[in-house]
Amino acid sequence: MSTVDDLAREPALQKRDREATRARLLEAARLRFAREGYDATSVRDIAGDAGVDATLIFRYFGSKKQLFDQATTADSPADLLAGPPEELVARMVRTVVDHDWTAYGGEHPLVAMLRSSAHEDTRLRIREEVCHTYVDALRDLAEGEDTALRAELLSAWMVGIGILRSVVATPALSEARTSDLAPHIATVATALLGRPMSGNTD
Amino acid sequence: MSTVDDLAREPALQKRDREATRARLLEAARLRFAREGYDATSVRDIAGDAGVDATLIFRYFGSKKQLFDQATTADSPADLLAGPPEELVARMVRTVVDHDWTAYGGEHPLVAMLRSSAHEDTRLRIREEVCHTYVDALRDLAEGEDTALRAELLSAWMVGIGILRSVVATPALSEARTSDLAPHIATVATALLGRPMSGNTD
Amino acid sequence: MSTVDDLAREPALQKRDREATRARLLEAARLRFAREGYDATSVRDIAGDAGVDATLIFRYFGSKKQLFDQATTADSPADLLAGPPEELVARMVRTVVDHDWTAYGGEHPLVAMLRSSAHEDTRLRIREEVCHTYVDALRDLAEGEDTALRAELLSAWMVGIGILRSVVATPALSEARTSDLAPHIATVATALLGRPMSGNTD
Amino acid sequence: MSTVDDLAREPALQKRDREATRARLLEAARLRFAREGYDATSVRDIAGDAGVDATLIFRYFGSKKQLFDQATTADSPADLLAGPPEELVARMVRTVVDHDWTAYGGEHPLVAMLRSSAHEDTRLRIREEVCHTYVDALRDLAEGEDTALRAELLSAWMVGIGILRSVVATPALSEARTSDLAPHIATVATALLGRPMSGNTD
DNA sequence: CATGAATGAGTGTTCATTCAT
DNA sequence: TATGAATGAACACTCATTCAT
Repeated sequence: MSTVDDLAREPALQKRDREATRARLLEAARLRFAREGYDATSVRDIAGDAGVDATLIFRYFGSKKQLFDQATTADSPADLLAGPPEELVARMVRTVVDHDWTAYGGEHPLVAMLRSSAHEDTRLRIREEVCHTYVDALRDLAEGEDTALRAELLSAWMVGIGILRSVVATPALSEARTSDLAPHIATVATALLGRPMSGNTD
Repeated sequence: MSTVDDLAREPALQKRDREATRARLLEAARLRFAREGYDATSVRDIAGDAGVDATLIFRYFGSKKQLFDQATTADSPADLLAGPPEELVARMVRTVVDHDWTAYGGEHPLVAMLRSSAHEDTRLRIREEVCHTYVDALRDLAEGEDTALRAELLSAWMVGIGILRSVVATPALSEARTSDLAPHIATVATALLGRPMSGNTD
Repeated sequence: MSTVDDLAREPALQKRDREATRARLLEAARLRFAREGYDATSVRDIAGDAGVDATLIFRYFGSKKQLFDQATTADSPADLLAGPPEELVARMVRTVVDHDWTAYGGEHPLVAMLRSSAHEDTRLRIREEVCHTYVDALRDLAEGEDTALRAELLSAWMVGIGILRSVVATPALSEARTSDLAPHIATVATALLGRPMSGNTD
Repeated sequence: MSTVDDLAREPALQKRDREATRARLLEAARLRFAREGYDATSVRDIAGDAGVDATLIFRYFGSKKQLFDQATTADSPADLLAGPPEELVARMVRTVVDHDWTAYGGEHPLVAMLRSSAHEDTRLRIREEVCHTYVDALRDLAEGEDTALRAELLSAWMVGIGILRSVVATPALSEARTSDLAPHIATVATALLGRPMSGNTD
């Protein structure tokens, strides 16, 4: 039943379709992997959500694992370093509590990836992300001795906040916004970094 | 993975001993579930590690899920409330960084359970454990307003420390012991709870 | 914890216990096999009903199959031949509709066994029972030609009545008693056997 | 059992043909379920007979149970009501004894289903089929009182004939054809329905 | 190129049965 | 002897993935 139309379809349009399908698969994968974790998500689930055939996943991404890797590579976690240094921690917290992560099921991607941390290389990617994006930046800011440890302790706090907000869903933190946390951010960040830090972001 | 040790352990002596078999299954399950999460662990893996037939899991525990529940119910949450109140946070941190959790793959059970948090009722159990053991105890200690939020923020810190230590394995925190953290514990706990807290445990 | 009592227990009493256990197993097996069929019944079900350990089944009967054979060997289907010949069909029908077969789940054993007729030798045992107890007796009574066919047609009727009563559970037949059927028994039996038959049994 | 014939059937031609595969699975299922009953038949048996992979059963039918339901839903109950009313019973008997039921292992589907009557909903389907196809039609024909009971008694006869022919395999009935039974059909049907019935079908 | 039929390894779970104590 | 721990084959069913068309 292939008609002339099919043959005449310009390559540009095909390419656009292909990209659109790829994008929808990525989007569906992001959501599923975030919400249910790697193991509990099947390629058929993802394909179903995207409304396409499951084999396209292998065609476009090679394997479930490769799709996972691409889907969970954050779309760029914003320019945390842009802005006044004394507001860096506040910006990081904002990333966790105020940012719109609906594409990841409402959780910070790092938190969502913890759900798949049974696999060694997911663990590795989390590690790199945490070290690079959080610890390193904070260590550069810290003053005095033990800067590495204190930078990690502050990073731990923010990761913990993300966990309690979404996975554990404790009552007060789930509802809190950056502005509610501002004074405590200022206190803890100042105490751990050894220099005056602000809890607000502008 | 790492089944050799388990298999080699007194193979002849423990035959036809219900309690011993049960215990070995629990032990193997604890380790596997902690390391790889619920979904990535098969009952055959566990039985193999324990050196027994997989059907005994159903005989003794009913189902994989029930085995999981029993294996991840911490054997003893320790008596965190025993001891001076100003050392409570230090005792909690000690639970995370100094306690011997080799039975759970070297991680605090709560952290290990996060790996299985794709399942709603695991999430529920984590929530109850965190709220009951950490948040509630800390809120009773906090002074001033907003005690709930500050108790949760401090709980978040400790959960985050556990995660960075084992899952993310950041260099400084992985090696740290409670004594290394003492001054920072004191500072942050005092700041968040609004009353003087100690970083040491005796 | 074995005491002197155990050692002193007289063999006669042990034997009685053994026989009692055997009897309870047989009883439980009869009911289960009749209600659910051979395949859908597990030896653990039977042992559970009898309140004993499942391994006793193998000890006492050798295998599930042998237990089935013993359990479904009718305890003597009564003396159908005793009584006036013209009431034979009525007595047979009475066996199907009025007899108390609660031990077989309320169904005539033959009907119950049909549920296990997937197995060739069950089919064989049904065949022998039907031919011996029903067809042969009726053929001896029939007059004229074609006695075998007519005896079988009459047997088929009674088997069918049993099926519709219990398996199919059609409304009128399930509630009927021999007395309700008497006139029709007389008519059909007389027609098929070529000699006057009665629908009543005394 | 008897898989050789099936496997040898045009192996090369029907590859990658959804409908053909579906049909072969249905055919194999029909035969297995009829011969051995639901419980004694495994999906691997059926797939093996059909010469395809067992997972296709789930792909095409959803579950073993759904395959069973589809396989045992008679392809066409025939137009029993078409034709002279006085030949209705003869047509019914013809359905049982003369129709080619080789697809169901040589037995009337209803009889074959009795083998799976341990399951409540199979029993339900048998009931509906018997009541709808046989009892209701016969009751409409019966004259006088007690029409329900007499219609059921006649239905019982035909079900019984089917059972004795195939399950019990009594010598005379197994070989009989409708024409052999004609006079007896006429006698019994006339007697039970209270109106003249014929034993022939055209 | 893309659809979807096909696959085989793997899942949790139940089974009848055996064997050690 | 009898209890119950142990077993291994089988079950229905799902998975990621391949390959023919």
